[in-house]
Amino acid sequence: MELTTAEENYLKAIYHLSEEGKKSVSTNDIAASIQTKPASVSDMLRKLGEKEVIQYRKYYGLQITPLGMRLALQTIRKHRLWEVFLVDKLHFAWDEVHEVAEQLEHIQSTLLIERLDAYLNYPKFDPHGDPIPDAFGDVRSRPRIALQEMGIDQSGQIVAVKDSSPAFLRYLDKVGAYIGARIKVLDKVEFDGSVEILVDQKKTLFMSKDVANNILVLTS
Amino acid sequence: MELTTAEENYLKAIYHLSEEGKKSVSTNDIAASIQTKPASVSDMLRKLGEKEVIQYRKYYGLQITPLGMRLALQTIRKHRLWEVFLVDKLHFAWDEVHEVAEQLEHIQSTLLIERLDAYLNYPKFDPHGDPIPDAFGDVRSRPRIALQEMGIDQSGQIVAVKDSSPAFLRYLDKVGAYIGARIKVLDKVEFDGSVEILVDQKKTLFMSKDVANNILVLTS
DNA sequence: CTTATTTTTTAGAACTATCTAATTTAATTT
DNA sequence: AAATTAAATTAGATAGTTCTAAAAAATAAG
Ligand SMILES: [Mn+2]
Ligand SMILES: [Mn+2]
Ligand SMILES: [Mn+2]
Ligand SMILES: [Mn+2]
Repeated sequence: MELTTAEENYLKAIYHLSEEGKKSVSTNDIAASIQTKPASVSDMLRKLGEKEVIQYRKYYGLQITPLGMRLALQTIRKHRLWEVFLVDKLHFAWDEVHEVAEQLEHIQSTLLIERLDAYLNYPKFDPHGDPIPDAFGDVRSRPRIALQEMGIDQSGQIVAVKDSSPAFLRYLDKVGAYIGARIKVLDKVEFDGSVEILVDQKKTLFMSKDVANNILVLTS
Repeated sequence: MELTTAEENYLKAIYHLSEEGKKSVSTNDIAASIQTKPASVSDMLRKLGEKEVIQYRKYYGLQITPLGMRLALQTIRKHRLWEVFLVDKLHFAWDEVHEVAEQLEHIQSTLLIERLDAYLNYPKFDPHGDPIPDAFGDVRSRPRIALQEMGIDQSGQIVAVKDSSPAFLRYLDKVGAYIGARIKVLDKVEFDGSVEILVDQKKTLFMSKDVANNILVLTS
């Protein structure tokens, strides 16, 4: 059973929204996340239901099936492997890869993706710190929390970003926050939720609640 | 002005047929070369005419415009660079690349193709010996003739293949004919056009007219 | 427990790409 | 030059994706 490019994009969006812990994924959420209209989503949900990658009862909601999960993870695997390729081999900046990977993820060739994986030395994480599912769709995810949720004096390591938009990533580049950086929370401002951190025991950094919410940390 | 994937495929086919020296490219030729029906071709020719990548008068024929030429060469450049990537970096066999490159050539990103070119060290030829146009669409093509057209005792070097089908390429692998091989024509059979050649001054090889017609040689 | 609001779905249209069958035009034969 | 054959185009359908506007269903408010 083959999915079209559009179907793969919808399914991926549904998978991501499901993972965000939301009780259920709404038509409007999907529409917002892939910049389309709710009417188009309703139509696609019916189709995805027929293809049995989701279980769908109209007006009631949906749930990904095991098959849908497997297919979504395959697409995510391809997306993230291509991102690694673009950064590691073609020297793209981490804020330049998403749009291209969005296209490359739809190339159909099992051989290609296996060879790419080997060529990149079986990477476990993409340039944004997100885990790369293996060929069977298994993902080993690390326990990670938003920087915003850390307490004063708590230490950890930046392992991923929640937001992969160029604007956010370039901001992080500018202030010197990067994946792998060791950090410690020096202060938190009650009033606006902003945070002051120490990066690599050298540099202090102030960041808004918004920013701190989009940085994921492995605490130590 | 952007072309769709289908439009790029048609334009590429038209370009290739034009290059084959045919006086003019027929609707049926195009249909045959991209496995589609003449009716679909007529429809697409009208659209390509409107987009001014070809000049088209119905029932009379068509001609690629300079714009169409430029766009076709861009797609061909991408196709061939990806083929080099697949063979050189991902260790695909030369008969395994075409189908995947057929997809990859449609990825839209100028940065990607520039970086890929640099990463591959600005290759001049693809795995089948076909020249890779530069970023401006310039192709430097070598004077080459079909092995079938060589005379007895004439020497040369295999530089390309006309047919890139897996069946043909695997046959060449099997008998030990490869791009770069130095050859000399030992005998030609009048009756059926078959040829006997010496490869790398070591090995003699018999091949049918059909095979000899699809091997391109740079004579010395 | 009605009424209002929000969410979701359907109806109808547009655009792309493709096909089969019918028609039109061009090229060949007699 | 008329008749036949071949090539090319048009007509009409189907399938996929997306949109706007309208309708229906579910949820929230009074
Ligand atoms: Mn995509
Ligand atoms: Mn990523
Ligand atoms: Mn193609
Ligand atoms: Mn090639």
